[in-house]
Amino acid sequence: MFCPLVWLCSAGSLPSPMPPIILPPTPCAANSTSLPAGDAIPHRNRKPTTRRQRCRISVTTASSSSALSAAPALIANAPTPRAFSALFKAASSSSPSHSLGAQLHAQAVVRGFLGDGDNTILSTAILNFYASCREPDLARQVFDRMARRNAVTWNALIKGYAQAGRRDEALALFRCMRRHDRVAPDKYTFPALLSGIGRNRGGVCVQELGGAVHAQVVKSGLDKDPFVGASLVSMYAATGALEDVKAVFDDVDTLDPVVWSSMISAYVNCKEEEAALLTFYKMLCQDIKPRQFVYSSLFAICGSMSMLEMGRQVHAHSLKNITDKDAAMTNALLTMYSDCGCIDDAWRVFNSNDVVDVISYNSMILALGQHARPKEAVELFKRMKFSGLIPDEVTLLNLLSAFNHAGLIHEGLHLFDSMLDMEGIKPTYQHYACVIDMLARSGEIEESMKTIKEMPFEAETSLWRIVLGACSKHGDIETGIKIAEMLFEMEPYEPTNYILLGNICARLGRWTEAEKVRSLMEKRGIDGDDAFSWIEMGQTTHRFGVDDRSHPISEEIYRNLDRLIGSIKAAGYVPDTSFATHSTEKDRREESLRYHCEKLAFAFGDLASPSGDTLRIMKNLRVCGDCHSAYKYFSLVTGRKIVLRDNHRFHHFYNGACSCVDYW
DNA sequence: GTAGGGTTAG
Repeated sequence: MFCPLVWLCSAGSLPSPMPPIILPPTPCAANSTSLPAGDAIPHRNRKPTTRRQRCRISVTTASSSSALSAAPALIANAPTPRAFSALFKAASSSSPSHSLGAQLHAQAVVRGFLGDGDNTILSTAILNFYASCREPDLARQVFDRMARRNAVTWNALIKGYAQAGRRDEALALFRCMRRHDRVAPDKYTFPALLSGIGRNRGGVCVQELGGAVHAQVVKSGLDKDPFVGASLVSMYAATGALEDVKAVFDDVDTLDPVVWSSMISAYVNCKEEEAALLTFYKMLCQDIKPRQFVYSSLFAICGSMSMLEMGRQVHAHSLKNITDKDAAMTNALLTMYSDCGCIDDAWRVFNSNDVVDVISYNSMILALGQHARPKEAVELFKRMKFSGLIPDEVTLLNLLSAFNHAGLIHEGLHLFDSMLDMEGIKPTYQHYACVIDMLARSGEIEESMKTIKEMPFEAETSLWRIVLGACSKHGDIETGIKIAEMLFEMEPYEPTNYILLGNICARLGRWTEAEKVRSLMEKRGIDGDDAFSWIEMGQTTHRFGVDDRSHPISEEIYRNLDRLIGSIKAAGYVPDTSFATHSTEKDRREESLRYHCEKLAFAFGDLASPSGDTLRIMKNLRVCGDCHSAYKYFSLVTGRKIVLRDNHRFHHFYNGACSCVDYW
């Protein structure tokens, strides 16, 4: 039987070393700061950067850190191993640039700082730099060349592998450190190791492994340490073991803010938003000052639940308590405003942010795409490159998605076709999925099917479902049936597949087939997801279902909705009964559309807020086509702006039109 | 100016 405890304690052999790297003498002048010629320094399998690009990287990265901006002068005037160690530390801290580190590494080699003698501290700093760049194999090359290693060295390498998702190598190193170098695990080792265990959810025995590491923590007498506790909390949260999370939290020194911050994130990960907010209040009651991480988690909650008022309060609270800027917190704040429908506030956060990194740009480009502002997304992408930051695969995915939301097929396909040559980034599965979505959504169903067949990845069911949705939109019943049959085989209990096929039939007026799909669903005991819409009024969020009469002022809401429907009909609105899903007579179909949840939420918001106020409404599913049309007229007859967030994107309605230009 | 803990975009 598998015994993780024995396995962890057993003395394995050190994983086989990489071939040693050759660090040749270079012709570089001693006081120069440019990169020496040749591949002396570990490099990734990436398109080599040009000399011009290398210069640009070092200048811009240096500007983000005062320590780094002083690098050239420091190297020229006081080139000591200590100075280099400090520079590597600075280079590892935020958005580490591989090429900058390689230049520094080259300089250290040129000056003979990595030759004979005691260079453990400098080598560890270099190793840690490569680990921070998510390049554990390069860190390993440095490790293998070191004459002496201590706990800091081992911990840095373990963390490098763990955070790159290479759990088994991190564990192998953990098992070896004591035997190989007589280095015992310390309070830094466990957070390093644990950071990679929960992350790797696909692996076997994650729970047992986590438990085994936890047992080692107890054995080492480190179970009261707040950082070890915080990493245990995160690990258990990543595996969904909320009871274990609580047990660890109760056990550690809870006066330390680190543990509280981890606990709040844990609740967020486990979708226990209310518990997370409650933990925040408890933390404040105990006079523990929140740090940036806590605010990041709280912003994520407010954003995901579209709680704008709460989000504003948390923002104000953070302004009072946090003086030093933090990129992650600011990015979370930006995303919170965007998720609450306030794209202009997101812009303000972005523009006032003086710690902008790649994630800031990625977040803002994503937000602009979701809010149907592709021109601004493109401008921002250009600004990002001009500033010297290198776009990554997420940047291009977000830009592609912005084109997709706006129906800019030509631009999207051009970006997709040129991304490898222009940006040096190979399309991943997600890029393909986005392009296939784009093709299918625009009616190019055949082309999207062809791309699925040709792409170097296996299509997941969610991608087939996207194409099925497009078949529904464009009335391609033959292809729709083929895909649906395949999906019924692959995941017979997924309600969306049945609903999408039923919708295709219903939209084409093929009611008998639509009923067949519905009865098949019933026969198999499958319930579809109920549709809900939410609207926030002051401190309260009001939720509406379809035909929902549970609200305390339900009668008034229905009266207001009937009045509004009368007004919009007079203005030209015609109910689109093709969105009705039952084969009843025309009047009944019209009736079934009238009290959709998003219409009820608007009718309530219109009653409960001063005229002219913007209404922000959230729906858990895709907005219905008839409601989309009704919302355009609502904005016309009431003069209100309406921001509707569905499960896919944002719609901004104003003066009878929607920002999505009816393409969604 | 000598190296190492928890989290955040998609």
